[in-house]
Amino acid sequence: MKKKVSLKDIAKKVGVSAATVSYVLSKDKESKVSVEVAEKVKKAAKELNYQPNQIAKSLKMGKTFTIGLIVADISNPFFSHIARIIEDEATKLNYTVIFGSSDERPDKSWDLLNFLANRQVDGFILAPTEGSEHQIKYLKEQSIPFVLIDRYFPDLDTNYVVIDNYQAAFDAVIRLIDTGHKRIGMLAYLNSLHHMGDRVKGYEKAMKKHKLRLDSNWLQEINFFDMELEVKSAIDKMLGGDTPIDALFFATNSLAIIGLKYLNSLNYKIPSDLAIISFDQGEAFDFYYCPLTYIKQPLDELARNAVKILTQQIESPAKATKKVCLPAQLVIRNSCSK
Amino acid sequence: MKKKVSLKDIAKKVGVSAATVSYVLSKDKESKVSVEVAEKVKKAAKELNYQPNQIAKSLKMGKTFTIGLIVADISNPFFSHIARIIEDEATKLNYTVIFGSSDERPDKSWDLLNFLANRQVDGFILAPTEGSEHQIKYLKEQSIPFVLIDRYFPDLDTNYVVIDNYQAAFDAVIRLIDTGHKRIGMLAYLNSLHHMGDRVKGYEKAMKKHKLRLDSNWLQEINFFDMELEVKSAIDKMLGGDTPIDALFFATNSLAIIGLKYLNSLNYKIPSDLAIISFDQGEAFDFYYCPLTYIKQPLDELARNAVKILTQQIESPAKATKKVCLPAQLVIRNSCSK
DNA sequence: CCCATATCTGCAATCTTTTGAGGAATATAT
DNA sequence: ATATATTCCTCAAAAGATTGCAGATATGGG
Repeated sequence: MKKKVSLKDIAKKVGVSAATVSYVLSKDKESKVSVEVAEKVKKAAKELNYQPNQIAKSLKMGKTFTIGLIVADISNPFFSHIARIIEDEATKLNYTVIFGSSDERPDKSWDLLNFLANRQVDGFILAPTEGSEHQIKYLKEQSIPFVLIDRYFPDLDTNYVVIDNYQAAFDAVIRLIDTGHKRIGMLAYLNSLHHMGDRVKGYEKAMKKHKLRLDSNWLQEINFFDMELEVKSAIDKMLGGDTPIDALFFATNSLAIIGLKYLNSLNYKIPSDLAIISFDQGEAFDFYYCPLTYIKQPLDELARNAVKILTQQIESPAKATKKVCLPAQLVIRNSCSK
Repeated sequence: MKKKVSLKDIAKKVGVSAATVSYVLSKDKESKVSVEVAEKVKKAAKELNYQPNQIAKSLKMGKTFTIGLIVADISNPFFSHIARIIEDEATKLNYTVIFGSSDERPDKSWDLLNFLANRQVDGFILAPTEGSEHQIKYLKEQSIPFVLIDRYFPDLDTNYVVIDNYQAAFDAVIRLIDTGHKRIGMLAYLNSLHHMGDRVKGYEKAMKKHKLRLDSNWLQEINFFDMELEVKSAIDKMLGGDTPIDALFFATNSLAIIGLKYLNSLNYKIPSDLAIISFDQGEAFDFYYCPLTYIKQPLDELARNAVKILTQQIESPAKATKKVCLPAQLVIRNSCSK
């Protein structure tokens, strides 16, 4: 790789010290240097196509202008959409984004955290995995700025930006009830993350409010790491037995995609045989023969808030944590109707 | 942010010099230090939870173990899938990935290039935009290692990993012809990028081979920056007139998604009214009421090759450029049948 | 003519890590 | 006892940019 030009090269060319060049090039200090010298320096910098070495600057300043982004999987549209908005917001503020995918595994998440921390990222935006509370505590202890997105730990006092999962799920199930369904199933993940718990609670609350019986087979919780198989057997359970469901609420887009493919293979017709609502948007949902009613998360606002809170935190370490809970929107289409 | 522990802190604690600590912690030099001291250092390092400052290391070594990834849009599933594989491969080799989205605009691409170059990335993996040849030349001049993916410039001698777009398009159109279609339209982007040109050539060649007339309305080239509107009017042209098409070949997934939504709104039935084949895979295509026949690109191999070539280039600057062209696969489903 | 003041520029330390050169102490050979 | 080799560790420079402080020059007033 060709050697890059440094301050020294400019200094040599103009015949001043590297310090002077630095003063000139860090604009606001212009008063310290005579106009003539400043001009010469700027000219030389342009001629040599000087590009400051950010690594050196970072080392000296103790700041890298880099954000570490840790999500479950960057190839999941939900996260890649978020990543894109974070990128745009970060760029506006002169930050770059380094990313990593945890695959919902706390060990990977921990490795990533350390890997990126060693690279001196200024802060993190992360969607924490189940069982990563100690990692979050560690960040707090180290006073490394961070913002949680999508999920959070209610017992931990941290910055976070999430959506109101309870209300969103509640609204969705109410919609299913309002369209005349009574035996409503829900497919969720089997984990202790609070956002998932809220979605389940919203479902249960809506059922209870309308005094609908809740069959034990109707709420099926799936192991994330064996999704394909478990979704199928869960759906079998919901549809079998004495009280088969007449509506199904999917807690995530991944569950919906696998589930709907399976329902297709069973020749179930949506919405006549089964009404459907799912969390999360996606091209796939638009394309389904029966466009899905879904819960649209405000991804833009979520990501924008996260970047704002993080960069503020980085630039002026605040005392109080910021907790943002955004409303989601139920987009009504054909998959649940009277 | 709490001050991190440095070599000096360990040195002070153990009572040796920072240099010694460095020797101990860079394993392979263990022979230079006595076992007792080495043990003490390691113990202290563990106790203090020492994490080496990669920024300082990078500055000294002139190497950051960072790859800059520039794609059109990280939220496009095509690129986010690639990003994920690149991430995994890079992690195995101890590299991190910084990414940026160019939105197909050369000015943004140029900004990103400089931004990341100043951060001393060791090399780039990029999907170049139209009109960015000078940027590629610049990278060559600067001897900054890089690999082009998805697209390349035939006039420039560079590393690249692409697929055989000509053959893929040819195969797709032949399939449409074999299933009894004669008036085949193609929707492509209007740009000078070679990969798009190849797709069009594959289409034309297949038509010519079967001596099919090519109506001037059948090949429609769309301005990327006004996709929504132009796709609609292009489809109108293809379907109107004396010789409406009976099959349509989409050159990218974005075109297909917009196009199919429009066709739905016109109440065209696939495949009876119109047979369809599209480039690129996607959940959406699986979900379409008539599962689409599509050209499956070998994204894994593409990304893996790119990382391998790039890191080899970084670690031992080679003379010869590496050019990889991978075959794509036509996945046949219901959207084109006899 | 000298000192005070203002204006400009350079020195040197600093951030953390790496590494060649060399010093000090011990062990082996003559 | 001296010369040589070996072992173990430290010194100091280097990477590139930043910045407080000091030094240099010039201007003006007394």
